[in-house]
Amino acid sequence: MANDNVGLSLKLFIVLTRALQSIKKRIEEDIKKQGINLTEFAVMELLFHKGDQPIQKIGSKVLLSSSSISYVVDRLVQKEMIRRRPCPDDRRITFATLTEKGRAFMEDYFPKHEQAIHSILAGLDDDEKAQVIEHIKTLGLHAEGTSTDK
Amino acid sequence: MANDNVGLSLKLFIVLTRALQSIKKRIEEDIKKQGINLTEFAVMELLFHKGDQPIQKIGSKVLLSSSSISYVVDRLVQKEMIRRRPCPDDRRITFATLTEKGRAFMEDYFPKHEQAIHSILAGLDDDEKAQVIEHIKTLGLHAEGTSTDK
DNA sequence: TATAATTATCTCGAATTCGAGATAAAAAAG
DNA sequence: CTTTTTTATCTCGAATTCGAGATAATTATA
Repeated sequence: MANDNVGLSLKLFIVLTRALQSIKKRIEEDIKKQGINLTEFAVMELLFHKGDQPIQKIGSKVLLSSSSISYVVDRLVQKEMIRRRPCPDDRRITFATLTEKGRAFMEDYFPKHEQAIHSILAGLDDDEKAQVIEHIKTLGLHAEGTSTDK
Repeated sequence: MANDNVGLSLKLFIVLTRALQSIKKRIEEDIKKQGINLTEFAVMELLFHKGDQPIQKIGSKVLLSSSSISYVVDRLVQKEMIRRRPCPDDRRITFATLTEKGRAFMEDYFPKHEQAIHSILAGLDDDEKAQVIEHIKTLGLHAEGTSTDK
């Protein structure tokens, strides 16, 4: 269980970066045909599966800064996919809510999206995917834990 | 060797996206202290290890569009890390070349960079990394091959 | 050789994201 | 009940990347 091959780590980083770039590109191609991008889709998916969310909570879920979410929400509102709904109890909070159009879109498109990802990731079988998921999770958690303060 | 778990594919995509985001963030933190970013570093590393390169070739190696490389090269020239050198044989071509400052920087910093990545990726041992590399390569290649034209 | 096609680089404007700071509201502290 | 702190959202400007198209040089074709 050696762990001293520095070059191997570099290679892993490069391979991950390139593969994910390819994967993302394919997935985004698919979504862009619908007139939205990956970030916008992620926000809509969150609302679709978890119900209305405070804007701030969306940011932490889809890993965007507060300024970026404002922008994404604006775009989705322009596209009439979601709307802002003020929270009656706490006037600091604004909920994002799918419109009818947004819900209809997700009901139609989400399964297709999932299927597209499945095709794009078909290079591995289920067992291999499960294995990679575990390993990558480990990597991610360790990286999270690694601060600059070594 | 089943391969029909659509949800598993979606999960793999999400796990990959998040882990790589964490990893990149850590690595970039480290490099930014040096006053350059990951893209700029990638360009300098290419020149450092492969020698002078036509600007267009840099783009294909570090996966940037031609317009983006022009911009990155500009920044590195401003920082006096590289310079543009016209090709005498083919006047369409401009080489990017490390300056003395750029070379000195890489000689000092590259080993530290490699070591930093190694620390950040220390969540897995060498065998596991090798395994992940193989799997991710497979994924990437398949994704590359997957066009929209199914 | 003139013409067309290709190649390398750059310019410009748009898209996306971020960080810093503003604003407003709610909660905590005194 | 006033003051301070925290929380949620937004505005603004900067950074980074892209695509489309411009320019210029080279190569291939007629």
